[in-house]
Amino acid sequence: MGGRRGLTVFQRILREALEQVPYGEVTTFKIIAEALGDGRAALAVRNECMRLSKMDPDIPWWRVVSSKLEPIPGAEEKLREEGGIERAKMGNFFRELDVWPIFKVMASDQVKLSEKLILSELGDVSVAAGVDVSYIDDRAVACCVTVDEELKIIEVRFERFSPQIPYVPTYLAFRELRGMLPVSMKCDFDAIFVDGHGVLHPRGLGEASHLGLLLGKPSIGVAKSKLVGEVEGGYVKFMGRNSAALHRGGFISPGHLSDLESALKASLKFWKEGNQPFPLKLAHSLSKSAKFSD
DNA sequence: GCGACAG
DNA sequence: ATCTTGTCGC
Repeated sequence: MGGRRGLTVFQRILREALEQVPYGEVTTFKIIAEALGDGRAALAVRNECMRLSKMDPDIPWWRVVSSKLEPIPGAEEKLREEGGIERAKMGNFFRELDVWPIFKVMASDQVKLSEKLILSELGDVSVAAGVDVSYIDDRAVACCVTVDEELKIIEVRFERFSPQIPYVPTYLAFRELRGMLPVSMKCDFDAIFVDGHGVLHPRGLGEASHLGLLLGKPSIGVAKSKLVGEVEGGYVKFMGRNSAALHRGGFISPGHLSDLESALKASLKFWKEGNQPFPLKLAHSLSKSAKFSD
């Protein structure tokens, strides 16, 4: 079980927005997401509203509906008491909100940080690390594994944490770095593989790039699916240049202190089987099994 | 109903 | 990512 540990940073910001919706009025997940700085976070806003509805009865979560006027399960009666949402069909009904634009802030941080990336050739890697995160309710565990050139495990570290930001495409790092950064700082390695994109990102700073930058170490992103760009002959082109390479279904993009070719070369060196480099497979399975222990 | 934005 | 039994296949 989880959920009685207080509100996350995002939930507190969301609460501020919800408290601005007066009795008898409603707004939409999309409008709240836009007020927070990114309309594409509407789905996450809805998910978080549903979580809040089970956590704190004092937060007016029932005054938010979808663009199709679908309320949150369990909100029907509350809405009826306040006059019903049918009124929404009569013109300018939705409440505009004024809240801390967290997504706008995170996006500008990414743009600023991306200018610091160094995409130079990565030399030979002797020790490679892999880092991944698994979830259990509102808690998470990050795992970092390092291996030598024979793919023998050197060290394994874990870090438990509470994600403060929900999953929203293009902002993944702000959710997971809270655990990934401290756990990878406990390990020694030449380069680290991250379960996500590197520079193949709308603002040029995927999770792998973000982590590499904060660590000041070479990083490589290996994702299972595409976030942006167009696939063309084994590569993914974005903003006029190849930002990632395809290998066995995985999207490999340089994170920091690496270029595309050396990122691919390092990935191949530590690839054993499956759809990602061995250190990442290890971090993935170990972080999942760590959920069941203390 | 279809298309689709990492985990 | 997570919810999840037995089952198909190397």
